[in-house]
Amino acid sequence: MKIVGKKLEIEIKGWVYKKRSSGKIRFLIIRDGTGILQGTIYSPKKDNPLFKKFDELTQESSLIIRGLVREEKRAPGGYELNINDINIIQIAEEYPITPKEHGIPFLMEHRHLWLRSQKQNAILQIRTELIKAIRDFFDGRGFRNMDTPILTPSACEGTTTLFETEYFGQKAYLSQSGQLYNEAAIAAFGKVYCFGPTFRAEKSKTRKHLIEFWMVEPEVAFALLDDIIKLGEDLIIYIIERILDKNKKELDILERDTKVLERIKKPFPHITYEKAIAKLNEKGSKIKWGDDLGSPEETLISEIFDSPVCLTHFPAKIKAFYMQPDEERPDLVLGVDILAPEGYGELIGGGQRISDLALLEKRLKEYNLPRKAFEWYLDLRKYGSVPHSGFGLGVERVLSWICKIKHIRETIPFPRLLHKIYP
RNA sequence: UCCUCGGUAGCUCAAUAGGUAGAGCGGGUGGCUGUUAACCACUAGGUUGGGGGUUCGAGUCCCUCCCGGGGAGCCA
Repeated sequence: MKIVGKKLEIEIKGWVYKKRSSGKIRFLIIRDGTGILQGTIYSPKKDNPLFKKFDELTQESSLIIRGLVREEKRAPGGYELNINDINIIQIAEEYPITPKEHGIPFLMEHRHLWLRSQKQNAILQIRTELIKAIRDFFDGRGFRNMDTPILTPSACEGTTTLFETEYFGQKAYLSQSGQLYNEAAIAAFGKVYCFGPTFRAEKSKTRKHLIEFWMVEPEVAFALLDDIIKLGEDLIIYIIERILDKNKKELDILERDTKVLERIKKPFPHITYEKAIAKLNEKGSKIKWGDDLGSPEETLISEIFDSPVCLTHFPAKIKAFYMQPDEERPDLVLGVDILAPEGYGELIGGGQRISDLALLEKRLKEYNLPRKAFEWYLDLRKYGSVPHSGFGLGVERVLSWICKIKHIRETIPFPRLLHKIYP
């Protein structure tokens, strides 16, 4: 809702957000999908026909109103509409979501209506800007967009649980990553990214996990670990700057302290896995070299800094089969996890990929993966293999952190959660 | 999957020790000086998640199932 000039007659098509009345004056707050505006009807006569229409209106009734806009300090937003005409489209039935407090189970059951509330609207407004920023970032740097398949014949990484489906009598799985396909595409296009939904059938039930989420995955030929870390840092900075610029109003509705975001500068602090383990032990954690960092450990590390942190050089055995080993320390791999501040978890996971055919073949065996399914992937190491790197960034993780939302379920219009697929 | 907490009116919650199920909001009706989660009065609204058990008597105790919140592992 945009208002220009001091006095002008406008028409608003929307829904009743709230209403109040008091003797000779009625207040009607309406929303049109872009914002809210307060309208008033004043009349000394009780039988004013507009009063009658106003009285019929219920919360979320749809309507078209016309009136004169003017500045009004007492109104929310600083502007107010003198209503001249109300055209009722539909009188809404008793609306379940009242202006009072509601519990999470109730709101989740009514997610289709919850989307209309101001806070949810603000989060999803930022989401669309975030997605646009991601595309602009990669498009502006000469990346080609590859739409990798959602139906896949086998596991990309082989470790996590996949959703199984049927594909003309053959088993198929919903994609958990487009990375392997991107690795094929870079030999054709140099720099690519895929951006789409990702499915993980893990039985995870935390504020950081969705069963279905959106991920952007860039992959770059000839890029080494350091190159891809820089790309990740640039991307995160770009996203933050864009949202601070375009979504002031929404961040304000969410009461997000933007100073924390404004302070973030690149390069982010870097810390190796080994140093992280030492730091954690100092802080009293019982984690041992070779253990993967759990959620409490990730939070501890992220709390040391007030910026995202790049964690690098992990033990090979806790990472995926395709990770490139460090030349000097073959027990470590050239991987990177970028952890969000404030305990929001992993924003980015990626690294340098194995480019040597023999080593990749060895790793497939060690990880017990069926060679047949990976023949095409091995081919990439036969015909002009190059060092290359890439990462995946989870849209909802970044959004939860930027908005400082308690739970990731509010960062996607219709979240898919463990055992929950309604609505 | 495991640990933990919970399920009472449309919603958010209360109900001493096992003893007649209640409030606020929302709905309806009426009132009201420009209200900001407006306010005031009146009013309707219940198989206390399902099943079983103990008891003279169960929202309350026991068993069991279902559903949900929070956390863990795994990950982005």
